[in-house]
Amino acid sequence: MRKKENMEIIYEAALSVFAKFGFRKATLEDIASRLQMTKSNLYIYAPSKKELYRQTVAWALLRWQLRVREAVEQESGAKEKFTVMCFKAVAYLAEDEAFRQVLLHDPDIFPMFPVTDPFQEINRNSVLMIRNILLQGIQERTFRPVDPEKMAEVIFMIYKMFIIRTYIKTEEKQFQEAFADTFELLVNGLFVKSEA
Amino acid sequence: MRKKENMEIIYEAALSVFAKFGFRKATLEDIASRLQMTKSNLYIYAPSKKELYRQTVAWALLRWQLRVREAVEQESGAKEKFTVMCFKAVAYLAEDEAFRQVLLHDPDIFPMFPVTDPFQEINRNSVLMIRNILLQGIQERTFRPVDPEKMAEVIFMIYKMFIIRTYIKTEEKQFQEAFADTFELLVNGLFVKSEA
DNA sequence: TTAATGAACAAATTATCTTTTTGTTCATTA
DNA sequence: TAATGAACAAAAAGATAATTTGTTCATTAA
Repeated sequence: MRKKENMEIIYEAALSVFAKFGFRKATLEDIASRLQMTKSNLYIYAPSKKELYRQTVAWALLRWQLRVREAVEQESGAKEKFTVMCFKAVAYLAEDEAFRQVLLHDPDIFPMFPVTDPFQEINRNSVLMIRNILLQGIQERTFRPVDPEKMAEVIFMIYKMFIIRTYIKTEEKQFQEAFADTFELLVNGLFVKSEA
Repeated sequence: MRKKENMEIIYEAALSVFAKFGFRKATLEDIASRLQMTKSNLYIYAPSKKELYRQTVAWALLRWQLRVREAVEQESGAKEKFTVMCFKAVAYLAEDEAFRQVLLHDPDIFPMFPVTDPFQEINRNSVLMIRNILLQGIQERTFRPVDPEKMAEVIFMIYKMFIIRTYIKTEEKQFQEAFADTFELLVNGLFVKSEA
């Protein structure tokens, strides 16, 4: 097996094992046997169990981010981009069951209140994507002239709140409603617009 | 010491001990000695350590809720009530350091995503207060005609998000800014108002 | 009659040690 | 270069004893 070419296969196997047992209970034996190799051979692909975990999670996070980005880039207007981003990000997790389980086992991966975010670099890119959509919307005059940096942070926080609720709550339906309602509140605001 | 009259003194002492050590490390001995009594005498006031904890926390939660309610009732307009509610609730915790520490030790008291909320009854009243303000605002036509029940839940969730951030984040200043910005976003929305 | 105490007991926590499992290294092989 | 199995170190799980702490209760003080 060529190393670089087949990292995907390794990550896929690792992800399902970590999904099933969580980091602590998952063993290198579990992962190796699923790949029909010995655990010592896993050290060709990662220097330690912890690193294998970190790399696997980073790989899954990036895949998620990519899917959202692809969906956003198919839209042209800022309003549409913002809407697609919000709904696609949430909808994706319903399709990636293994990753959802991993997030459930380890809430520190995508923390509501990051003290030290282990995937800071990846999440920073998500904030940047939001910021760019805000900038476009402000330029288009379809968004109010908010502070793009600050508001990107705040929106990312609210967005995370819903993501986390998605995979903690079991009742999907009730959540879907709440999400649509919150989206509506966020874009239209609570107060009636003062006629200018 | 008369029982009913002096529950406050018991709760105050219990709160500071639980604040210092958390439920697990706090002992009845710690609490009793602070009150200059023996631990066995604490059983006059509460049937178990767990119950004493529960009652103490409920007492502190209600005190917090009361302060916010009092501040809100001094306003007459829905906009003002909503604003005061949001800022008072957050500002209060800066004054109740002991309770803040207890919340820090035990995030389940005021959970971001309650599976089974141990203080459901108390929190339901907070949601009701928000709902009533929404109803008033909609009637006054200063708020858009949102669904009061659903939106009260959503706003309570966002509000909790900030409360939790208040006592987890150490940097107060950075938080204050984010809170004001989020409040602004929430009431005015992201999108420009379509001229009707 | 209510609040408080200290002694006695039960339950939970901590500490210590042993056993087992699992992560990591390395010399060797395909 | 990728893979293996044997060897070793580190961590986890189990078992047991020692200690602390929660709870009960008969008795005393206000």
